[in-house]
Formats: sequence, structure tokens, C-alpha cells
Amino acid sequence: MATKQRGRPRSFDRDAALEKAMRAFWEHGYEATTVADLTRAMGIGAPSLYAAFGDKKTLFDEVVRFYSAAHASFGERAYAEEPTARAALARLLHEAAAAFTRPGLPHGCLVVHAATNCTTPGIEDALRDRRQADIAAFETRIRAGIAEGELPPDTDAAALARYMGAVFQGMSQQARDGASRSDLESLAGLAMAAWPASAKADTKRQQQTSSNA
Amino acid sequence: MATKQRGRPRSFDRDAALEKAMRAFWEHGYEATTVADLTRAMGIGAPSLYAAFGDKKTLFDEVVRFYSAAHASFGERAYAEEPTARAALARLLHEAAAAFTRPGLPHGCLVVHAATNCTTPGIEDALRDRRQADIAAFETRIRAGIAEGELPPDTDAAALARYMGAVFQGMSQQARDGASRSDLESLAGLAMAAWPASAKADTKRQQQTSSNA
DNA sequence: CGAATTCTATAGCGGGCGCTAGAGAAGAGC
DNA sequence: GCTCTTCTCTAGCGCCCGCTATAGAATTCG
Repeated sequence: MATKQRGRPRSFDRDAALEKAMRAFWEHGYEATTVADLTRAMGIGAPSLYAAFGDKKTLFDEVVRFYSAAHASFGERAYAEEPTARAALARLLHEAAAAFTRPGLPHGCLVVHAATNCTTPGIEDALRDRRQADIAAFETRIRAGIAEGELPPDTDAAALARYMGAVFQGMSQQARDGASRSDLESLAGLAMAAWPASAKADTKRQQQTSSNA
Repeated sequence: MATKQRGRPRSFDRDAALEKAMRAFWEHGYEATTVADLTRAMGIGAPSLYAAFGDKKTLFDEVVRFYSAAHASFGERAYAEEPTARAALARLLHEAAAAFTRPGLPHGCLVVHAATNCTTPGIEDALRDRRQADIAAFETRIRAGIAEGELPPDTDAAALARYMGAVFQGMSQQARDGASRSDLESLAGLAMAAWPASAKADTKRQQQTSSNA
């Protein structure tokens, strides 16, 4: 309740430190990033870290939320602003191509890579749940497209959503392995060629790659 | 040269121990698998492990070779036995769907996952090189398909190969996240729908999903 | 048989891990 | 100014990491 805090104030910017922690975890993953790495990157001592963020696991959870808000919100924007499921998911892939190769930031997606091969219980599960929630969101949007008549009624929404998820995750791996933004753009374009034919005739976009119309 | 070896013979089966080590690395990755985990899984003491396999990194290298021969050789078989690039890569994806979800074995692909977020120098690079070599092999087969007239001459072989690699890696991630074999089969079928239209009229296979011909 | 050779088991090395106690520094309230 | 509160720094805890010295057990050669 009391907005005024007594005693010595914190000598560092909490959000700036969190952002540095995010970069470290994003780059090297949860376990490969040591507390010493974190304190060096954040420019603070270990006790300050523990006072401000709890323990390493709690800090990582907050980093994931920070990352989601700052670098992984393009999905919701695509759902909100694009009129069709196809347009929304095509835009999502293309924004991912940009986000996964942003200069000055680690490549790929933190949610996909930062908690693989993790011994600490719970860490791996948390990000796996997030990935599956993202694919469930794909499926929801696709089901809406089927209901609206955009997609054929016999479309397998779950399979199409999982396919898009696999492409997304594969793009992230490619970005980690050195693929450029334009590499990922053409990959995304190719991936959308697998999209089922429109049920109605008024799809807003043409197929980007060579279509056999 | 001398087949007879003097002194006390080894009391365990080296290949069986190597297979156990492979499972451990496959399941948990390089760094998350400790030497204590390995000795427990292999049923031998640490000095026996070091005498028979060198150090942890050398053992891992041998595990990767063992894995490649035992569980990742379906690519070469597909290239050798299928008449078209399309058939070869479709078969490769479907065999991957089976291999990534084999009962009694860890899910997904060791080459894709076992060395992510790795601090030990060289480990991560070695598997990245392997992944890129696999994609280069895709590209070689696709280029041959273009030369043979199977694929349109304006096909972007590098992009198509990278797309197939991303799908392959995304399938592996999906398998790790709990996808079943049939999930991956339909994913592979969807992925092949992005394959460019045949240049000649004699493609051996129909498109699995709804095609807008 | 004895001697030489090779493997195995116990125990422990140095080092880095996540994390924290204790003392001092720096601000806020009076 | 003084006091109280909170942060920060140094140092180091207990634990596990990859790895190995050493001693004893098992087998071959002469």
C-alpha cells in the first residue's frame, strides 16, 4: 500500500536488468546460463539478484513473461488484425522470420529453445505447455476459419495447426543454425503453399510461391 | 595386429554399453547427462568408461556415429531406392515419423536435440554441421530432380531443401512434445502438399491432401 | 607355478554450480 | 544531526561436475 519505500533504494534499473537476463537466457538456455553469467550480464551482484528476483527459476519465469510481452506478441496481433485464418497464420510466419533473425538479439525463439535438455524439474514442462498452447491457438483460429466457410469443412484443424507449429519451430531451429531473414521468408512462403484451398472464392491473398492454378 | 590380448579381458559388452549411453544422451542431451548417469545406465564404473571410450566428449562423438548408423540411415536408403526426389523426401518424412516415435526409444532426433544449449565447445557445432549436411543432401537430391525434369527449372532448390529440413526438425520437436506417430504422419502429408507441381506429367504419387488441381 | 599385463572398485581431487550469511554502505524519516 | 531500513559487497557454504590415482582382482605368457 505504501508507495514510499524506506531505506536505501535499489541502485540499478530492475527492468533493464531483466532485459539483460532475458538476452542471456535466450542466447544460452536455462541451464547453460549460470548465475555468474547473469550477474555479469546484469551488472549486479548475486545477493542483489536474489533480493530483486527470487531464485534462478523464478527469474527465468519472469524472463519468459517479459519475452512473451516484448518479442512474442505478434501472434495475437495477427489474429486481431487479419481477416482470415490463412492471412493471420501467413503473417505470423513472416513476422516470426523477422523476429527470429533480429539484429542485435539472439536468433530463434526463446520458448522453443531455452529449456531443452533441462534437468531442473518444471522448467522444461512450462515451456512445453506454452508451445502447445500456441498450437492450440492456431487450431482455434483455423476452426473459426472453417466455421466461417474460409476453409473446407473437412479440414483437419488439429493436424493443420500442428503442421504450422512444426514449421514455426523448424524456422526457429533454422534461425539458430544460421538462416537469414530472407531464408526464413521464403521458407514461410513455401510452408503456406500447403494450406488447403479456399472454400469460398474471396481469399485476400494470392499464394506467394509458384501455384499450379 | 595381434588378435590375442594379454591381461584381464573387459568384463562388459562394449557395444551394449554404447547403446545404453546412446539412449541416455538421446533422452537428456549432452550436458544434462552426467558421467554418473552414464555409468549407472551402462552398468560399469567410471574408470571402465574412461578406459573404453576416452572422455565424455569422445564417447558422445562415438554415440552420434552409432546413432547415425542405427537410427538415422533412412535418408540414404530413401535416396537410393526411390525414383524421384519427391518420393524420396516424402518417404524420408514418413520414416522420420516412425523413427521419432519408436516405442521403447527416446522420441525425436538425437542430432536435432542432444546438443542444444551446450557450453562445451565443439559439441553444438558438430551436430549443427550434421544438420546442415543433411539439408545439403536434400538440396542435392532436389537439384538432381530439377535436372531430370521432375521439378520445374525455376525451383529454388536451396529454399525447398531448407523447408524440408525445417519440417523435419519441427517434427522432431513435436515428437519430443508428445505428438504420436499418426500425428507426425499427417504432418508429413501436409508438408508434402507444399511440394512444387511436377514439370513432367508422370509423377509417381498423388498429393495426399486436398489439392486445388 | 611366478611374473607381467590389463581391467575394475573405492575413494577423492580441483573446480564450478546455486545460493546465502555477515558486515558495511547508502539512502529515508525524524 | 541520529536512527532505522534496505541494499550491496566479500567471502564462502554444501553439492555435484568431469575425471583420475591407487590398490586389488582377473587373466595370459613363460
